[in-house]
Amino acid sequence: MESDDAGLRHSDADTPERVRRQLSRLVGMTAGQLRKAAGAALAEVGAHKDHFVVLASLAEFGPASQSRLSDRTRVYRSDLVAVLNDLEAAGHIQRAPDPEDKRRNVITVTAKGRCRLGELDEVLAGVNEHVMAPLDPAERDTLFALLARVNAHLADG
Amino acid sequence: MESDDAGLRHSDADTPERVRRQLSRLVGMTAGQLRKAAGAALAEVGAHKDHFVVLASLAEFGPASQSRLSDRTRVYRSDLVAVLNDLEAAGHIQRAPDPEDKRRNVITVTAKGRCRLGELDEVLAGVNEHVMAPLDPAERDTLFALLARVNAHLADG
DNA sequence: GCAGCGGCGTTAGTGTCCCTAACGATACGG
DNA sequence: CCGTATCGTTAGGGACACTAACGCCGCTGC
Repeated sequence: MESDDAGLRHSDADTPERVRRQLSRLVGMTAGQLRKAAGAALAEVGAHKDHFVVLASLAEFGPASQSRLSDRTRVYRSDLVAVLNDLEAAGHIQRAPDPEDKRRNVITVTAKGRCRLGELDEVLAGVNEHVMAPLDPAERDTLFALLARVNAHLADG
Repeated sequence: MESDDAGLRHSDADTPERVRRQLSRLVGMTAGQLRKAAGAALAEVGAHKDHFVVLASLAEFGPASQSRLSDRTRVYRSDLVAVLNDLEAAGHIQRAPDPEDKRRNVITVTAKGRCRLGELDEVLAGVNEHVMAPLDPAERDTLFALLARVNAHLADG
């Protein structure tokens, strides 16, 4: 076994070394696969990533206008409209005009919506479990922590 | 100090916990920022991610047909055409008909192309340095290793 | 009052990736 | 030869991130 650096020899034999060194490549590939996995799992129950994020934000932080929801979820106001249309049609949220400011809508989770959130949460928990299967709990934590640091560092660069 | 798990409390105060737990979210956000950073740096010298990947593959593994190049670089054959058009117009590669099979082209790096590759490599080294600035060498290695394991695991799932 | 600025929800459109479909040309196997 | 498969190429679809503009309303100041 001339395996130098054991676990560090990652992936593809016919990917050039210069390319393999690029963090953006590795993260990008992983992101793509994670997006696919989560997207497919959510699609199976007729949902979308943004549906989950919006429901979670409403459930954890309470009702909000669409604008504030957009800020909290990082779903663009333009895209949020369609998401809320879906959720409203399914009875998961309620869109009511704000009596204090007629420009705004007040978005509220319904009981059905909280139930839906629980469902989506379970689906995604399954995905996470599958995705992080090869990592033990400590490794999962370090992965999160390292990514978070890189992420935070880039967020204010 | 009620700081539980110290370094693990990552990022956004108004992101719901359920969402924060999703690896796909964290990886996705990071991927987006890395893509932006690398894309912008390459754009400043008039290049594209795929230009780099193609040049690197040719330089490391030698000439190839477009089809094999596509396999090696994971750039789709359809998209590869435009990339090779660019590189050929700039004199970085040579597109010659394969005498052994008139369907194929043989793609070869020129000297100018190797020089260009060096330039792009430096640009990206700078990006990597900037991006991974908050991590020490050991942490960078573990980040790569962990991502590679997740990635490899998803690749054959 | 009312005029102007700015935030609200909404519609439409842009650009970039990743990916598929089909086509003419060429190779290859029966 | 005839059918099938592969090559480079063109065109387009679909998801995602993002911008522009519009009509509506609130707010401030004159």
